[in-house]
Amino acid sequence: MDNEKLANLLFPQIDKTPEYWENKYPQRKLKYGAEVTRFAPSPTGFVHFGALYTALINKKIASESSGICFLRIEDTDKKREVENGANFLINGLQNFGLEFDESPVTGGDYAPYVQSERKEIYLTYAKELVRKGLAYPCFCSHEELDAIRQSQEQNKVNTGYYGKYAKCRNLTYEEIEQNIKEGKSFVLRFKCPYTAEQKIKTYDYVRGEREIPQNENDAVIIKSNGLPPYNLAHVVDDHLMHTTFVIRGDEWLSSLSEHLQLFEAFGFKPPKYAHISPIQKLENGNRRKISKRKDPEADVEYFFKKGYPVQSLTEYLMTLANSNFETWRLQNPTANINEFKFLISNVSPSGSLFDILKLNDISKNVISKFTATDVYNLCYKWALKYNPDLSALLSNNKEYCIKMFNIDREIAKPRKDISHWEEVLPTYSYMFDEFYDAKKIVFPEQFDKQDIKVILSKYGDIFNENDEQSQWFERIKELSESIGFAKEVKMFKQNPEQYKGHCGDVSTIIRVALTGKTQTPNLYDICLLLGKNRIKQRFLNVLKEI
RNA sequence: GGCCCCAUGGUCAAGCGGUUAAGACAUCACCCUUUCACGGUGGUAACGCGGGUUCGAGUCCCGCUGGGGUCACCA
Repeated sequence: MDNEKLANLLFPQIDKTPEYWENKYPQRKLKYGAEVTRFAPSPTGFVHFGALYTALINKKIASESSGICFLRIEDTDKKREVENGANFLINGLQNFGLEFDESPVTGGDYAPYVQSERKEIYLTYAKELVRKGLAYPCFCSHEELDAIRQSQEQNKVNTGYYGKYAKCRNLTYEEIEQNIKEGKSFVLRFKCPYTAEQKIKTYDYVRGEREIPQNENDAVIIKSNGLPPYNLAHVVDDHLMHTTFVIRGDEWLSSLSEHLQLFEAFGFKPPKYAHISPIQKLENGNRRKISKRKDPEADVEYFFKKGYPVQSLTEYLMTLANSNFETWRLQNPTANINEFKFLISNVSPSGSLFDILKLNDISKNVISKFTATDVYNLCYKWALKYNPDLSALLSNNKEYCIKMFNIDREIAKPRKDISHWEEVLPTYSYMFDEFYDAKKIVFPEQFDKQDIKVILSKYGDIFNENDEQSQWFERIKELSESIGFAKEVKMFKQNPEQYKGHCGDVSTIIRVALTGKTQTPNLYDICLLLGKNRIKQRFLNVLKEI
């Protein structure tokens, strides 16, 4: 068989040679040890939480080594593509604060960064493989392929296109020419030189040294639509874009040898590989990969909608990726996350379960370290998109809200009660008259109505906006004493029968009347923010309802 | 089903042949306290099973079990 002749028969339109592309995309000029990594999602219309996880690791590895991390859109499957999917994806990543050194938006020396725009490149290399006698056209229909598979299943042999089942492998030039003249479409297959009995040694950066069986299938490398499937696209792109380190999900583990064979066939140096396990979820006691169809949290939009700050998500993902991150964070509570030294070898080979409780805890810590102004700005930005009620409150009462967010904040042990912005309105609603309704105030049953009336009618006058907190509380104590409540909790505990209650109970009554809640941040600060007039007004309204 | 990957408390996980088997989240109790939260102290809770190797195994080897992945002209 004249391979040159066959190559021209199959790909007459391709006049470039691999050398052309090699020259166009020369070696990167990076310092020794710099890693080139990439995030290569397909544009399915949303950003997957698990994808974000791998993206984060890729970015971290690149930046840690002063390397490059680029974004490549893998859209060779035209059937699965969603309209505007790429833009959606890029926006989503941007919302997450993930910026890439090179991408379809920013461009770069190795453009295009969208696979469907690299068709000519793939075909050049495909043609080259034909020239080398390492690829051949296959004219089998889906029906024929199905039939082969079925017979293989019946005979309990490995399924696939290999050995004697590879019907088109030994077609003569004349047969091929005849098929093409008849207008039959074909796919290009790799002529696999191995059998599964043969093994290959590889090193995986999260799993260590391994020996895996060779792929034995004549894999499709150019589909009938003229685009390559993942395998050839991966090999050609990561070669030409000079990727040094491929970090991807472990679902690729089983096709690794196929990829390695392709690198070998082209004479390319393969990149280093790390296969990471997916984030999982519990279902009926079993773990499974988090999936778009079943799990709302598979789409990062879920977290944005709830109002988790990007930083919280990043920190959570980082604790999953590198277990020593959490220890580092404990020791360096205020350090920038970029200062953390990430080690790919510390990524666990077993998949971890997604835990929203842990996310919440991390997020509470993150938010507690924000300034009140940061909280205001971030929360407002979120509310603008997801919660009109809150955004109106925030924009109409900016100074007031910042003071409100500052309650119990700039102290040694700041309050940690907000894990995501969705919680802001429910926790602070009473600070706004629009959301405060005297009719809905319910006092705990243990309190006597008469006592409540007395306290509410007196307290409005006792409250003094110029008091320090200690003075403020002293007045509450005095009031307690004057109406038969214990001035000190201890006094009450010693002789409970002598008192109606204690100063804490009086505080509680004030708190409930003012906020509708038995649990709030520091009541003194709340009173101060509300101001004397509003306190009096609220008490007046509550008194009417008792 | 074939092939591959994984396996320490409820969860994330340290551990690299000798440890009282860390730590974090969750949970419980107590302390602090005008409520709640924060914080503090302490508690409950783990090496899937069975064989080896070894003076000694969570750690190494082999089975088994369980879970996951993959077997496409999808990535």
